[in-house]
Amino acid sequence: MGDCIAEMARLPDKSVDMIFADPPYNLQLGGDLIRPEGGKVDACDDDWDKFDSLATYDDFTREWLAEARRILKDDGTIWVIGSYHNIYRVGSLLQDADFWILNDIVWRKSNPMPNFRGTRFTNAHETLLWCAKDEKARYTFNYRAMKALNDDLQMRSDWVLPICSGGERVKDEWGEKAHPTQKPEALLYRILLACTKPGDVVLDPFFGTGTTGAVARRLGRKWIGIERERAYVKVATARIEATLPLDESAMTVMADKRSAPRVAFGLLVESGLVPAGATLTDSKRRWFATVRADGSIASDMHSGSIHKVGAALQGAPSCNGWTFWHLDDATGLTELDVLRQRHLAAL
Amino acid sequence: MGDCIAEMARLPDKSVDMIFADPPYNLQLGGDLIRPEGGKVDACDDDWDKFDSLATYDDFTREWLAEARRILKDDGTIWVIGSYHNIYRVGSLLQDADFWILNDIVWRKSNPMPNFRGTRFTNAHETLLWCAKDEKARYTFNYRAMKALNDDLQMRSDWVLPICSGGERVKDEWGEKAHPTQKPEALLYRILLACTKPGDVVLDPFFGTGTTGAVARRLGRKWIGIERERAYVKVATARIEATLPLDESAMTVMADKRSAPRVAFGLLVESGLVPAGATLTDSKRRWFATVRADGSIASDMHSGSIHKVGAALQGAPSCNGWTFWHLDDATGLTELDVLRQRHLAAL
DNA sequence: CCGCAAGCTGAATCGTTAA
DNA sequence: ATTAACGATTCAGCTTGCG
Repeated sequence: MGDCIAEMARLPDKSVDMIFADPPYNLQLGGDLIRPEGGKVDACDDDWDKFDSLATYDDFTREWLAEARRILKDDGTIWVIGSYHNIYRVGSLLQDADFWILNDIVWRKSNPMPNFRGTRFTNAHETLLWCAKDEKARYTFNYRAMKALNDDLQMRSDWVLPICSGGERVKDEWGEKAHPTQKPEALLYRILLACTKPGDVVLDPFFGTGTTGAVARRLGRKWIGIERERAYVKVATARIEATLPLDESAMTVMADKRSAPRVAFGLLVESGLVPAGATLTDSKRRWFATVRADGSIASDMHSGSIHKVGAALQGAPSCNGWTFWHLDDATGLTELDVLRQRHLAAL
Repeated sequence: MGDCIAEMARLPDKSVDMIFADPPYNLQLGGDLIRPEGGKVDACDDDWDKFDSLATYDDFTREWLAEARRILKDDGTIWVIGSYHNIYRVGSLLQDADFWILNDIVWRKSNPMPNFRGTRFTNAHETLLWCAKDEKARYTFNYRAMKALNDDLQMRSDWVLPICSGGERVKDEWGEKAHPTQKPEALLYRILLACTKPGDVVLDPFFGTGTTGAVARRLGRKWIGIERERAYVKVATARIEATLPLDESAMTVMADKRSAPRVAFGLLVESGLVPAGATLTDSKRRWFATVRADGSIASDMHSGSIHKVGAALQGAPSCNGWTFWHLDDATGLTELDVLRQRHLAAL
């Protein structure tokens, strides 16, 4: 327990094999954000995430990165996670400190919080940077393990994982979430499995509820956690003590949740498979509609998605636009569902 | 044709609505990369991608960003695409230049080049930054069009798109790919559809084979392209001339409700669409109110505008009375918003 | 005990106009 | 420059409660 820079300063040079760091993001949130149904978003407004300026944040980052670099073995690697608020500062400062970026990894959240006001794209991912100490370092990368984890295909730089919720979310003594930004164990599982060997020492300078420690213990890695807040240290300690070493059944929980890719009709328009301006009709040419640039369609009376317009024209409560509508061009009628299959095959 | 900084310097202040920039990535490649079957990877080793040091790259980036900022309208936005080699420099310098990041977007490539050596994760994405000139800017974001393009779900920050290949890839006179890093039209299509209006001026300071110009022309946007290499200018010019604009009906996208003309509820009462004395209720018939002659409504406890009374009854901070209240008559429940649409259509 | 509906929640830089 | 009023806006997954 203590300040991460002061505590790292007490560790010897080149003594840890891997560092995983989840530093403050410096979110710079404004006033309250209200949900459409009236509820308030429980924002991360803790003091530990507040910095006076970008310069202050940069100074803090430079300092802890310098200690991290000193402690890290020459062939060790460092992982840092962040969002667009801070990751560009962190990435630049990592490069300035002569770290060598091996990959940037995108954590694509399967269930992110929506953008309630319709003002931006849903902020649906976070970014992780994986770096060696220099270009020539002989770092650990368990290529085969990653390939096995990904159905015998190379593991890519984008990882789809759900956010940490439900039973995995650590609760405090009042039953509330113990920490505003707890990371999912599946994320740490993949990182530790990819970049460490059993018995390696993993350091997490922003330990929080101890996800890194719990997964390290489960995978037979040694760990060091540094955390400033007494409340977090307390829940982390209890959590890790309750963690059992991995058994085979638990491994399946960690695997990717895979499902058939959903195709939006708009993607066919973007890719040119169904050009904007094209005419759609049903199999008996009773109704017609025109495709618009954004993938919505318009008949003389209605506009909206292929499903909504199909339903409205027929006076039906619902309609599967994929099988109802056909592209009407020089080659004749082609069911949209056939074009969708073609699009999926091309991917 | 010319150097991007020199040419931008000739453009007036605050004169373009949007900037899309695909600057050199400063890839810092080592020796040749050989594929498992023996072929050599055709790497991007052009002179224009080489910089002496990170500091040189930063200086170059600072310079063109300063010109870009000067040229951009106050409510305009800038997009920059990059990979892990350069995007952390660019993101940091954007923030240093007081740009305000709205989103970082991940272009997840459906068909990336594998990692032939098995030494890292497959580098399967690139990153785009979307920024306004400052926090308060009132930028263009066609929320409804993006939602339509994504099957009526909010468009997320991770976009799955194939790389540019096949017939879309521009060839030179010898049949070789004309440019090593041509971007797919689908990427520009989504960006221009999301963040510009028809007739807007889009600037691309690193024009290459003119993808931005081709898509801008197709979507009825004006464009300015700056490119240093004569060979690229030549293929870009031919390509754009061969691109046909969409006609206006195809270019139409789902309208944003915010841009629709305001209708006072009282107008519906005046016109008889909602008769004074009528009963309003919510979709679940939990609350009721009576319409008064002046367009105010009254429940047993509260009276005022449709918004105020809706908020008060629910104990919510605010309420959209148009979607909350329904006219309750012989035909059943009709949402006020539907009656508003009917009123607008009748005008 | 099951099935279904309703409710809650997550690292969020989350509005515009006119008086 | 400040304030009030208008009115636009959500996805996936888990939990709780009721029949």
